[in-house]
Amino acid sequence: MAQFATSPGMRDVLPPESMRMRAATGVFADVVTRAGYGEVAPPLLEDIGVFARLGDGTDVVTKEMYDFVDKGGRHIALRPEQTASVCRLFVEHRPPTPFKAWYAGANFRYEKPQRGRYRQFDQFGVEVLGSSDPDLDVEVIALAHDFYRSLGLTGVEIVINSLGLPTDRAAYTAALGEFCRSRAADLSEAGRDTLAKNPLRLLDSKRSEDRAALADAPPIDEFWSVEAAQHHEHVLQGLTSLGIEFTEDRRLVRGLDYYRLTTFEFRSSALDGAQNAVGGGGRYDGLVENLGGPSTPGVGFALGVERTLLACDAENVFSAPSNAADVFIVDTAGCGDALAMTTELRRSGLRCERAYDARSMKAQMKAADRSGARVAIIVGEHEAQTGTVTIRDMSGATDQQSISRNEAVEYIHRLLNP
RNA sequence: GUGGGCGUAGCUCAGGUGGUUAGAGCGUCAGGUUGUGGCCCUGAAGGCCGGGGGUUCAAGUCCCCUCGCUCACCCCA
Repeated sequence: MAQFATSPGMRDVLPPESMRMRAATGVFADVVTRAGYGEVAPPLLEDIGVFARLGDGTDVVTKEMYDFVDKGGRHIALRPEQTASVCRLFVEHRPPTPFKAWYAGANFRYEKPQRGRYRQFDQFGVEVLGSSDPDLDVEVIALAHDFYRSLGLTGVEIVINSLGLPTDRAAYTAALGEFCRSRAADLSEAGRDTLAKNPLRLLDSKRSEDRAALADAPPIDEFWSVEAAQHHEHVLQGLTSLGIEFTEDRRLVRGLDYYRLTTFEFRSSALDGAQNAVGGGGRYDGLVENLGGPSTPGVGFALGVERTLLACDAENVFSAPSNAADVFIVDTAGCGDALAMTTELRRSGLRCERAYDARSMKAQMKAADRSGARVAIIVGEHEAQTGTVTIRDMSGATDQQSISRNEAVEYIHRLLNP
């Protein structure tokens, strides 16, 4: 057993999974770039104050943040998510609005690890700052939808709700709190804690006592203002007009305090268990203002990369891209051709592999087979002496043949790209 | 953070009631084929049996602690 292993909740990513993550990033970048989003890359570390604005009733801020004091005495945190970072970035640089940004990167939360829940995890996300147009709510949901579809996922369902305007949300929270306190005796002990901290969270509790106690809790839509109801209706109609299916869930509240109006979540039906939310987002306000900027509306989402790829596993789609070589150089002559020809072929644009350590021809041929190369170029004593190479079709469909060393690269190109 | 399950070669796993040098398949390496992969055959390397302590003549096996993974709660991506 190794003396050192990854710290809990951290993981190493090796091929082929690493290639798959890179490919997924490429797919996401394509989808959002076509929609006019520009990539932003805020630092992994921010002043802890940036994240304190996410809400002091949330575990993400109160319990799960990795933070430390740096050598200059600044209180620093590893980002638990990127929305706040993008808002800080917006305030600092004041780009023209609407500011449409996308990102891909690591986040950190000190939680008990579980499958699909890591302490360092990657998210893809978009944020749009500076517009309250409900078409943007529809746009970002459609982008996530298109991304999942591009991966080949078919089992991702969209769940949507509205928390109303901040005043609606506050009124509802108060009413819900009152209702829950009247049923406090029926709640679980943990449920009573949740009630004291953040009554809204009780709505999506999975504890059976809490579910029963809340069965006839007042629904949030009774507290929507006219403006909130209209916004919500506009969003639903937009999704419907695009043929995007969704389900409404009045109990979807989501964790972070900054949400208002539209909230949504993406759930994979292929993933069982509690970690089936592969993405989520919504509209938020107050965040930019809280960070010292002007009053600015925002909407966005974040998708969990690891969970999304778990969903791909479950649906058996989006496997890792091939890293098979095009050509493999077998050199038993030790004449330097392995070094020269691999370099030549690579510079010419082909994927070219070779063996090392002067292994036997048999061993090199095995390596050639494993590399997935369609063609092996063999340089042995005979070839080295005659200035030729032997071209072997690894599929065995055609006989191997001898050609001049000087023509080898061009020949291979013609062979592979007829 | 709370509770349940599980930790044996690189991987997937066997190892009744404690009892000699801890096994298999896959993978790796070498050979069978002194210039040729896949299939087949032979062999080899590779194990602080997660770690520590205890019980015992004797512990992979029993007990305690600890670490890790995992599932649920919680949280959320």
